[in-house]
Amino acid sequence: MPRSFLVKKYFAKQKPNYSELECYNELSLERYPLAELAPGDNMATCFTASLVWDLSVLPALYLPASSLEPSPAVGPLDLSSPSSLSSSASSSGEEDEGRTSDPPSPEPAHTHKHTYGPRQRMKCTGVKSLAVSSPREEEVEEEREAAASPLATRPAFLCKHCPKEYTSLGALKMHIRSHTLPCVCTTCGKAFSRPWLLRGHIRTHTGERPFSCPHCNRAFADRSNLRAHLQTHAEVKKYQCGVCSRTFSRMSLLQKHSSSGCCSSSATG
DNA sequence: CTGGGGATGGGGCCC
DNA sequence: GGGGCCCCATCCCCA
Repeated sequence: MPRSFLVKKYFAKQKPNYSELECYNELSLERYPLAELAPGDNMATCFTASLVWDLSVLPALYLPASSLEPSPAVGPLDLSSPSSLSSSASSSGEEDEGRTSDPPSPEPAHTHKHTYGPRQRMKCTGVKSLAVSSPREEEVEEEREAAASPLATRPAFLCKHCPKEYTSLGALKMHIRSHTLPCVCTTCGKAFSRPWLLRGHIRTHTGERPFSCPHCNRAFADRSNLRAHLQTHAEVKKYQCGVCSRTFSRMSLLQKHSSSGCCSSSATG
């Protein structure tokens, strides 16, 4: 992921030690090809006219929060982020058509294109606050609300494009951007929800790789990818199989490992 | 098949 | 309240 604007000119001559990456906060946006950033018609516009969200609907959307139930952790291991071990995250892994190379679709996003569709790790389907169509679903909804009682006292701001809901308007607005995709790459037309995503994407065009591995000098355009890469240098990787104790640099590798062999007898998940 | 790189998305925190 | 940035997570593709 591209938080890459942390690009520093000096990266070319000075390898950023990953441990020092935090120091790269001094942005130098001018570093980016302005032509690609399209000062006038892209970034600029996207930040102003992007929110097609109709705030007037908010009052009507004020509903008891029916929380998005957290994915059941299936992690046999002691990972730093156990809550997301859900191997079921791939439940929506097929609908990937909207993921990339989507033409910028000049039309406003409120056309409900849902270009971001593919990776809904966020269990949108679990919330049916807006469309409860059957008695059974009503029951489910009630159960869900009951289960979410701790949150029921908070307001819920619902996205009109999807069933997601938020407890703050700011969070909702941020989410809305994932529908409106206001930031468009002038080079390829790909649209993004946030400017820094766009900047990171632009790196794929410019070839900039400001994040270098201190161990092998390999460079990456994205800090997260560097972080993942650093795992490959670690003797003991971050993700460990609870059955065979084998470690992996990525959770996805561990999941593959678990689902295709080693742990099949005990960790069928 | 496994490991790893590339690219991207979202929520949350901080300023 | 909004934007910037970080961290985490995930999918795709290739060696």
